Amino acid sequence: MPSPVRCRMIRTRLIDALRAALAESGVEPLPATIEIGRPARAEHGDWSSNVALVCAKAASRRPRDLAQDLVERITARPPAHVRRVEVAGPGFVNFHLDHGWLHDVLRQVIAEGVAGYARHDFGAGTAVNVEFVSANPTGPLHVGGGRWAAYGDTLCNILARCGYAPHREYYLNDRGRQMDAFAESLIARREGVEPPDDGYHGDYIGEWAAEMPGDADAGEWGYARARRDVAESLARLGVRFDTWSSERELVRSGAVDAALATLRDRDAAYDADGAVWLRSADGGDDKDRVLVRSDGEPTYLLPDIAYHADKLARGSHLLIDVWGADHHGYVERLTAGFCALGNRREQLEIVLGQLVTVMRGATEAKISKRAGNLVLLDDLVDLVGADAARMTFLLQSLASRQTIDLDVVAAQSMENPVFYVQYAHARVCSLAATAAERGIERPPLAEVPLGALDQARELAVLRTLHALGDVVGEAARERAPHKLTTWVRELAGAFHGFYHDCPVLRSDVAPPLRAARLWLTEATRIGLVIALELLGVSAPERMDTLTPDDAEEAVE
RNA sequence: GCGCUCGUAGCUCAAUUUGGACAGAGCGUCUGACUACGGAUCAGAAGGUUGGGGGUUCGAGUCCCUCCGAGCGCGCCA
Repeated sequence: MPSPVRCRMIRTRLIDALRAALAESGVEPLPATIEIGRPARAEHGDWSSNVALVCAKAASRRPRDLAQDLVERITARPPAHVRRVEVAGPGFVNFHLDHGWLHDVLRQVIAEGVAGYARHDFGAGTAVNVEFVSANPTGPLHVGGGRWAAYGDTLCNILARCGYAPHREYYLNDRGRQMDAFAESLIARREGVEPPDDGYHGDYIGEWAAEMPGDADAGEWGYARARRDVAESLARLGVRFDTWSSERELVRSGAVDAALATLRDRDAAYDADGAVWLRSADGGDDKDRVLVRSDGEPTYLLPDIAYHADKLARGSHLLIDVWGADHHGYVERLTAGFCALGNRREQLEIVLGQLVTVMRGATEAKISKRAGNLVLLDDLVDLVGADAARMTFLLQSLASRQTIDLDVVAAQSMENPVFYVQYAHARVCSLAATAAERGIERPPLAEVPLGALDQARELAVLRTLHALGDVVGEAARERAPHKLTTWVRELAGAFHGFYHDCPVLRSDVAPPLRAARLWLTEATRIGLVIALELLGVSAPERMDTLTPDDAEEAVE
């Protein structure tokens, strides 16, 4: 049985009141959705709606007049917690509430807990395959790969919390010229000569060649070595894949031939100039693209089309590919091939992320494994740790270019926002530990007078906690995990402010207020843990005190 | 040249997809705050014609056009 707190959220109540008022005042048709938001400025109330602005034209009313009408009707029968409703600005309807609605939020957070709060079911069990990283298995993972790893893994966490069934997948391009060049480079280094110009020139090639047994098949040995290396680097960042798919295996199993046959059957492929072409121009691409080269070898495109069909065949209903922006020219041709197989365009979503620029001081480090001068994901994790590394990647929207200057990251590692958030969690735990030491117990929530929570700092924490459900939903729908990062920093900030101004366990705090604040602290813990778990960042119970010496060392 | 993406405070970014009220944080700078719970904290100040211009709208950082600047892409490579 749903709790009364849960089933009637404030937003729903206010929207219902607005809808009723609109109907009474004769607005027709009623808008499909009524928007209500939390204004940035306190004098605009706790909640605000622009319905009067939106409906004015259709209703042939002046926005402020319509708003005034709504206000009067709502004032006649105000929903719970509503103290005052007023017209403001060009025709906003602003609701001023008592603090009770925020105390309801606290009760809801506690009732639903880490497992249940800010959870959605709009994913409706949809199996979604998220493919990310998928770097060629020809070397270790560079720093840029970490961005896709942190993004993809966190997106999956968020999707899962919204009722999707995500599947984490890594695609191995384990055949073709890149693999050949990789093998040739290993052999060259083993024999003490320079790899070919179009081969791989990173330092790791020499190191790996030295490890390689003399009788090993360089291609196979190197492939296994690279896979292991990449998997270990990802594991250090807390990322594990459900499936590592192999291009080679797709060829071997006949899936690639089958895809080609289907494309031919559907007249989406044709022969010309000795090659086989995809009618990608029909699917929105600039021109048709080669599927099978005139030497009989498939290009990258054909196995990739087969691969996407395979992902669907394995049970996924939605495919999300996370690609670097340098591949954007490839989007149309893959989409064309995907649709040419008879799939719906909506089933394939390609998220493009701007590339990471890696700097070492003033000089840019190249990201190409072929060029050498490589900065590895491991290097970053060594430098700042997994939590800070992950947080760094999740700080920004994928659409922004990200510059990681290793010198700056190292020098400022103690200022990484991750510590600000983790410290908030450690403080929560510290309060609980101190309370336990002193034998102070939290009375059952139902017996605690939450009305005692009326300080701006306390209410700010509750307002932030209220937003988590919306943030998780938005992060999932917009494929934007960084929104959660932004939110958790806000919650940590609100809590630090509360902690600073509102003593909890101090002897001069009356027991009822102390109890209310302890519950507020517990609700904060729940919010922090939910967000940190989704972000894949640890929530330590205590953090070692930093001394100036530690800070010095960290810079070294 | 064509296409895609981006341009917000000194720096790094959020808000842009779904138009909403006076554009928010952090870092850096300056000034302050604990002998009670952890100062990895808190408060205040300074800092913006949201790259320029035009348009749509009651309302534009957000939508449209144009110009400027940056990155990337335009292979029978992956």
